[in-house]
Amino acid sequence: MATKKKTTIKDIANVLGITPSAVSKALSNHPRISDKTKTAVLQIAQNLNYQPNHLASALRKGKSNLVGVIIPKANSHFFSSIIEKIEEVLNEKGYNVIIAQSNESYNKECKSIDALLYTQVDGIIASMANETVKLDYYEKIKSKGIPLILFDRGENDLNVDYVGIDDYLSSHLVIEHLVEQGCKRIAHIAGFSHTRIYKNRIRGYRDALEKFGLPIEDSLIIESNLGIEDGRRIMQQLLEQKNKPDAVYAAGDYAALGALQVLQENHINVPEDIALVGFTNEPFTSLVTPSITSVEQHSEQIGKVAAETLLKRLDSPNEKVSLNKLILPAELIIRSSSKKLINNIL
Amino acid sequence: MATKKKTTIKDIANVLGITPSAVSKALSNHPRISDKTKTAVLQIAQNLNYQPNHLASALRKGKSNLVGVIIPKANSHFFSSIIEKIEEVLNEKGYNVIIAQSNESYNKECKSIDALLYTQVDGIIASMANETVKLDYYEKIKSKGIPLILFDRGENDLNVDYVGIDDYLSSHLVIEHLVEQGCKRIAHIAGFSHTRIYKNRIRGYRDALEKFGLPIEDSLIIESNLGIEDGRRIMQQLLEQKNKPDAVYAAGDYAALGALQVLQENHINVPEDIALVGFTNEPFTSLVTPSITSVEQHSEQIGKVAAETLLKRLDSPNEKVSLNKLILPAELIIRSSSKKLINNIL
DNA sequence: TATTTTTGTTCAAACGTTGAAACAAATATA
DNA sequence: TATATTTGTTTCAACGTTTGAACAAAAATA
Repeated sequence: MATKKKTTIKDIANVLGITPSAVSKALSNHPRISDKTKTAVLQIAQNLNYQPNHLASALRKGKSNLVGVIIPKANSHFFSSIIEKIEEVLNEKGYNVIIAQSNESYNKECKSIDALLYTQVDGIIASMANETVKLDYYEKIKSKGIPLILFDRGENDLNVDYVGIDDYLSSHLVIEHLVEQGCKRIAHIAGFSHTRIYKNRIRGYRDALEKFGLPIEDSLIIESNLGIEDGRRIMQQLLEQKNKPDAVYAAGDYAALGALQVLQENHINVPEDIALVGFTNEPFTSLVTPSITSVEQHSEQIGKVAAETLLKRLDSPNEKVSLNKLILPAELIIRSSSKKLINNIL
Repeated sequence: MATKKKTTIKDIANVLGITPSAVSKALSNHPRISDKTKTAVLQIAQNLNYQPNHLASALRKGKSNLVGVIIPKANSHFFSSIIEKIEEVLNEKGYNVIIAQSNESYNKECKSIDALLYTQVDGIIASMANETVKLDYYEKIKSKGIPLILFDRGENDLNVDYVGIDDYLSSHLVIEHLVEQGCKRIAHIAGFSHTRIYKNRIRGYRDALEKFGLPIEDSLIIESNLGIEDGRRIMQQLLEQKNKPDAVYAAGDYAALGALQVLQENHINVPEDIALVGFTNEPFTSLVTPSITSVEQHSEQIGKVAAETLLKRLDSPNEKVSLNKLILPAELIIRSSSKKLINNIL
């Protein structure tokens, strides 16, 4: 009972009086091995409760069949469903997934990368921490020749495959919808513009306003980290302006929620007085009252494409496939917080 | 640029004109190696950008320094913060963490266990899927002599270490609080009683009612999977009863949220007409209006203790330490949904 | 100075699996 | 019947690291 010796390929070989090599080949269904031997090996393997030693085969084959996934925070529907999908696609192909959380910290992200490299992962799929500006550790991955796929939060300069949504177009969808509702003064609670995705949302917001002939006022665009507190603070700020907005487009759902709280505390009707739109379609947006209109990023789709792109790279490591920048369409989910009655009557 | 050969211990040895074995010993700070050699090795290792091959050392040492963590769903604050803490504690000791999601499915759980065993993890920390009744795969882990720690959702019969909160006592805290608010007819939206933790919450609820001399009515205890839809359905059911409850204690926050929605739709004042308490203290409980009273399970604490318990098992694998059933205290976080004004006036 | 101990290193085998090459036996082709 | 091909297996080295044993040289003890 004390020290259970694990059964190895050698044990099976001994039982059958054949060579370990023959057993190995039988297990991997090598064409040159007779069916008789194969079934015998399988039988004994089962009897002895044989489990292949991944470490040994990985070492020998120079391939671990492990893929690392780095995310800022598992604690969000967006990321957890992406992971779920990545796992699904990769497991299918015999890969196992190691998940590492950066907790939005550059330091933790570097540590995670080192840990994954140490574990000899065959590839890495990552979404960068908000904090990350230096790309040295990502360069390190590249320099080791390990395939790297970025999603959602990715830097252009890195020159690696990227999967994300069309943030620019998403802003257009939002503004178009708000304009249809009759809104004329649309504020934007923005993310920090040093991050590409937030920069694109801002750009989309500005261009869409211009397209619809609405004025662009800098006082209506305020950057933040998009947390709930930021949403509250900025909404208060907006309400203090002499010329209040009649709609607020937040680049994140938590910021939108904070804004909603402030609006309700001030007895401002949503959407009648001020319409509200968020971004990411976190589950709570449909749970609060009024439910919040938001942008669905089709996370499963992002996860699927990211995983498939990685598989492609793993299958043909030397092939000089041109870089993939995969930009998926997002979808506006219209809910109570922006659906004015006027619209229902029409 | 094409195929970067990784530097091995052998390369370092060649440069210095010594043996790979000496290099290995130098790197692991073996006492018999001279300081001169050690610094030289470290220097060259750095120059050549040497990264130890985890696979090889794991194979040789029979230890992977990998720990598997199985959770039902990363998409919840409770589990994601537990993981964060587990990672923190284990990384400290040189372990890396592989996370697997069961998505509450028994099948996926089995697959995850196989994947982890295949990867040769040194230990496993797990919280079981709701669906899981058969324990064969967990027995498999035990039979391989791999340390197993369960947390939150664990079965008693398995005879392994367990970390969780005192569900029985938690129900007492809830009922005590509601009684203090003057509630006399307290309903319980329960989890399925085949799961130990929900059974204990039900038991605690009954015993507490008895303790305070309140009647126990079976029509007020309804089991469910605690999703938001279940919360809605059951709340509706409760409202249809001739003798309505004046408080509802849900064994999960999502069920509580569903209940809250129905109460608001029926213009029933919370907490004045019916007080409401949830369980798990998901972040949204403080975000909705009114904010929902809930039970905080101190997830970081659970994660910390689970990780530390595993470390103990890993350090002394043969030691026949008695089983640890660690039951941590929970805390009632009182919010608007149950704080009647009467209390504030006093 | 002779002997023991310590110090620093090398040797060789091992961890479990794999795959190219070698080989013998069986079968097919000439 | 002689030769070529196919089939099923074994041999052997390798993947990169670790470790106990062996060994020589240096230092300490007698």
